[in-house]
Parts: sequence; structure tokens; C-alpha cells
Amino acid sequence: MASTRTKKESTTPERILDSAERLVQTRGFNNFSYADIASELGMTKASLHYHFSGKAELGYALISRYSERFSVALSRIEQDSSPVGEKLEAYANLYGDVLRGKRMCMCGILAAEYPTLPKPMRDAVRRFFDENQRWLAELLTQGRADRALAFEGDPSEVAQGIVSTLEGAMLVARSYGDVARFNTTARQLLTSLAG
Amino acid sequence: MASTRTKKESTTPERILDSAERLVQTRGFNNFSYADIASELGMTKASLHYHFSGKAELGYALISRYSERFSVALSRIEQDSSPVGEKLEAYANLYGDVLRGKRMCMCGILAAEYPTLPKPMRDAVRRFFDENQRWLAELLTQGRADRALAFEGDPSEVAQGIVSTLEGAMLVARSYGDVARFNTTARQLLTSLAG
DNA sequence: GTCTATAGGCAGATAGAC
DNA sequence: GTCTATCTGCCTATAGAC
Repeated sequence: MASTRTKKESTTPERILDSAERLVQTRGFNNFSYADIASELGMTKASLHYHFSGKAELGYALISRYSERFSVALSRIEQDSSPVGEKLEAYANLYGDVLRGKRMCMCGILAAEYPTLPKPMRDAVRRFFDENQRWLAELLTQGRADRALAFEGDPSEVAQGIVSTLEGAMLVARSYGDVARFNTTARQLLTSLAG
Repeated sequence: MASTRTKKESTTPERILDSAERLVQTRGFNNFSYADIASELGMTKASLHYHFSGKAELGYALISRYSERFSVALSRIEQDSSPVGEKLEAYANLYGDVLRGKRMCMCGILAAEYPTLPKPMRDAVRRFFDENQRWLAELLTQGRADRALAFEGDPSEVAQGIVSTLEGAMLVARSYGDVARFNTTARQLLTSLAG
């Protein structure tokens, strides 16, 4: 065996990312510190710097991992055999699942702090939105051709609207600690696309 | 005259609020300091504390003033004689105007920082959303009765969706520095309600 | 009302021992 | 890889002179 680690265990960098991820998604990037992560993991701030040289690098790594996971989830939805309407619902549920964990979408909360972020993080946030919109636009195009969806205008622009609506619904719903609020808006959105 | 000030001038507390308002709406509440305001106004941090005892009080005053201004704007829309569809468009333009000034909605950005805010600020953010939803629900109810609007379901829930969508559209559009992105989503939203 | 001066704390980051 | 110790800087806030 090349490695003695089993899949269940996680490396120190992974545990750091897990902790930081939760903190970012609840408080925002500028509202947590190395000290927060260190105390949660029972290690020192200096040790964290060994794995992630600075907060900017940690932040970039966080978005990268989050985006990759999201990509995987999109591929799964794409590959399953359900109709387009259900795929769209599964997409909205990705957001709902995050909110159920009392978290904001990482890139949604980072968008709120956008002007204060280091450039590499800003670019990574945009790429996240871009990829979601591209994926959705393709789904919408296909759904309209199949008569499974009915909407007017450019699929790419409608895709933008979907991302914006879901991000906004999470943002507001979290202030009320009320996942039902998100679901209501998500359902309205999906219904309006089903024609 | 009871006061020698003309309407054009502004008091020191007002100038402090103006500066802090811009900072909150661009960077967020936790990402600006008394030092930022002081340097912008050419005064010291200590002087700011004379007018607003702490950052929590300043933050509360910011939301109060912002909410009151928004209420006035809503009343103006309500009282003008245009049809319901145009009133809805005027409502969306309130958000668009903020974004054109390269700012986020104050309560939208505060919603992203929600768990880190002092309790009085959290409550004030919710009241802002509540008031907007109440006002919109009434407009929607009237618009549907007049056959000027066509939508299904509870007007109050649709109102929730409108607020969420506009907040999300601002959030994402600002990351791209692209007001057109907001307009596209806002127009889709209005179109879907016009039937 | 505004200032100087400063307290006290926490941030991100580094040096160097183990 | 992880630690202790420390640096520097910024934060909110206060005391007290003018």
C-alpha cells in the first residue's frame, strides 16, 4: 500500500479546512481567526501556519475545495436519469442542504465581503458563480427543447436569475433561522420555470 | 427661527452616519473601523465616541436611519398615481439605485454577518425585511384584485420571494461590478408577476 | 465638542527549539 | 509537525485637558 491511511481518517490540512469552512460559512471570512480554528482543533496558531502560510492562502484553498465538491454534485445530478424538472429541484436542494446545516453558501457569504477579499479569492468566487450558471444554462436549454421547461429569453440569463434567487433566499432565510422560508422561495422559482 | 442651520448643511452625527453608511454598504459592519470614519471626516476616534458611544450603537443608528428612509420611499411609491406594475418596478429600482452607487443593500450585507451582530442590530435587520414584505404583500394583493398582476399563492410568500430575489441579485451583481446583471434578474422577476 | 494619550485585547504572522 | 514566545499592528474604548 502506498498509504496506511484509511479513507475514514482525515489529514491535518483537511481538518483545518473543515473547521475553517464551517467558520466562513457562518461568520464570514473576516470574522474568524486562526485562534478560532486552533482552539477548535486543539493546536496552536503557529501550527496552522505550517499548513497554510497565511489567511489568504487558506481562504483560496477553502473556495477551491468547496467549488470542487459542488462540481462533483453537479456531475452526479447530470448523470442520473431523472427528468429535467427533478434535476432542477435537486440543484435547489444542494443549497437547501447547506442552509439546513445553518450555513450560508460559501461563495454567497464571500460575495458580501467581496471588496475586502484578496484578488485570488475574488476571482475564485466569480468562477464558482460562472460554473453554476454555465451548468444551469445547459440544463435549461435542454429542458426547453424537451418541452419539460417553459421560460422566455436567454437560458444563460435565466440561469443567472436562478443563482441569484437561491443565494438571496439563503441569505434572508438564515436571518430568520427558518429553512421553510428558503423552501417557499425555491418552490416558487421552480414552479415558474415548469411553466 | 428655532435653528440657524439651513437644510443644506448637516450635523456632525449626520456626517458620521453618512460616512459609516457608505463603509457598511461596501465592506460590511465588521470590516470598517472608527479610524476609517475619523480619517474620512478629519476628526479623531475619540470625537466619534462622543456622538455614538460604541460601534453597536452606531450600527443600530445606521439601520434605523436606513429603514426610515426606505419607509419614506415606499410611501412615495404608494401615494403616486401610477399603476401597480409600475409601482413594483419603482420598488425594484430602489435596489437598483443603491447598486448603481456601488453599494449593497445595508440589510442584505448585514444579513450575511447576521450571527456576529449585536442583538438590537439583528432585530432591526429583521424588521427591515418584515416591513418590506408587508408593504409588498399589500401591493400584490391589490394588484391581483385589479387584474394588473397574475401570480399564484399567498401574496405574503410571494413578497418574501421578491425581497430574497432582489437581495440575491444585488449580491451577485456587485461581485461582477455589473449593474446590468441585476437589471436582468429584476426584469425577469417583474415579468413573471405581470403574468 | 474635540483633542491627546493610552489602556487592553486580539489579529495575522514569524523565529527558533524540540 | 508542533510547540513557546514574541512582534507589530489595528481594534474598541476611556480618561482627562482644553
